[in-house]
Amino acid sequence: MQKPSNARGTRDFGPKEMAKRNYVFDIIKKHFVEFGFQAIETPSIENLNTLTGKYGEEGDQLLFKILNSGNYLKDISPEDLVAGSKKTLPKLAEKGLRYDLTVPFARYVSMNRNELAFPFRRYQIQPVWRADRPQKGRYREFYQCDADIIGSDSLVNEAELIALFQSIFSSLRLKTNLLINSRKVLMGMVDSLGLQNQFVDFAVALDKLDKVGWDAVNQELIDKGFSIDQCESIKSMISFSGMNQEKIEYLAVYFKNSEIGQQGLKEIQTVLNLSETNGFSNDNLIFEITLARGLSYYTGLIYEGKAQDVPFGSIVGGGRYDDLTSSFGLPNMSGVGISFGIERILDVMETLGLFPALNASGSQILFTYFSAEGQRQAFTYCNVLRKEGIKAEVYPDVTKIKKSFEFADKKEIPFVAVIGDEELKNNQISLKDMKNGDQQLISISRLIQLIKA
RNA sequence: GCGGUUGUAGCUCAGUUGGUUAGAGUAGGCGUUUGUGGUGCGCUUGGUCGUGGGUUCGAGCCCCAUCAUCCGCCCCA
Repeated sequence: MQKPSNARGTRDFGPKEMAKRNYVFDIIKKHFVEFGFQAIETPSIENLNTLTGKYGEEGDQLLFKILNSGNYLKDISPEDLVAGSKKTLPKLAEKGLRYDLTVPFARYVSMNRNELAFPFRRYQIQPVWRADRPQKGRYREFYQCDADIIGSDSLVNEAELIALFQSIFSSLRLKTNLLINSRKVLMGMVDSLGLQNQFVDFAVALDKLDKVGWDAVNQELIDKGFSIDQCESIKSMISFSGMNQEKIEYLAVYFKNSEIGQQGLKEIQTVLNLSETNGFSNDNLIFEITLARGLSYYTGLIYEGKAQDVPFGSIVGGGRYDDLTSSFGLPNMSGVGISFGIERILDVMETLGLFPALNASGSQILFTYFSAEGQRQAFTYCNVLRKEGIKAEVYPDVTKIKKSFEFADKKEIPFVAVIGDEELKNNQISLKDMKNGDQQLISISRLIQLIKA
């Protein structure tokens, strides 16, 4: 017999974990629907050529590939084997597991462009797979939870996603900060120094700021060819602290000659102004000049949500993209999206103890008995209760009564109904409250009243 | 891809400089007035010591390899 185990980097979710996961999923879903987002699902399996080349070289290596069915070696020649796995792979595997929800969404939009009413709001909550090395909070199978508005470049959409963020976390009672910035502001910064072509180097270095500190970022910029003066200017731009409004005014001075920088500030201003009327306090909405968000496809506003009371990383990310679907033959489709890092949100909520008392037990009441007649009566009563919306189950065997009580205790079923000869005679049951041990002899209609109360 | 940590019962872990038949707690089973759980008491099931080699009269312990695990780095959610 082999020792059972989970495949590397994967987990089972038992009833207790599922209760917590569903609690969070349900709240998020509720607000998605409230904001008019429509659910879609896409297959776990995509054609490999849909996926490859979308995530960079490292991403391609992290794709799970699916071996072709049947004799997958039939088209493989000895020359192929010599040429190595990279050349041979397309002949061995034509399909792969989805790596994120964004690329399948882009495929879906471009395939259904004629049916969809734009701007299209969709949400999608599904697992994705990455052949990454598992670590704390990092798995090979995990859920993503995305909402996007595609086919409109209005800044109202950005403000809508901010309101969505606020309503979800206020429902979850999780205190967060939402940092916003714009790629255009960052471009304005390099623009104002005459370094337009160094934007990527700049963004990559700046993204590490809160992790490694200014000195390390400074060093990285100098290594990339930035001058000491330029670094000083950058430092003075990003080290300004103040209210959102003050930051905008401060940067406006630097961006006098940068059209794109000015545009970025204007967009931030517009979104902040709109958000003032979203019905939330928005004290946690912060224009963060140093927010860069790595090397993704974002072109405009970018977001990052963080939990206030926990030191580690971001739990929400997102932003505006202009060109997500062009690789599927649909150019000029601007959209804005937000992605909730479900697994991390669950971690944070667990750390902070934010879950309410969740009833993971299946049944509210267990029926137990001493004879075949009792069993019959229990079965009947059980089905009566279910019609009343009460979750009920019958203990399956005539055994020592003790066993059924231990069973109820272990499953945290709050009530046990005992049906013996005496109860049968009088059309009653003995109802025991497992919390305090109280027991009373009552009728089935009284029992329904009690449990419903 | 790189560096480190740890693999002993279902779970959490002891196990001395290498020395008889590998232990504990917990969980499970049975019993403790046969119609009553959670706490108690008694008995009890359960392990190729991650896997494969090596050293040795003798290996849970030493050496090599390998797999898994967790923690950093890279990257990401």
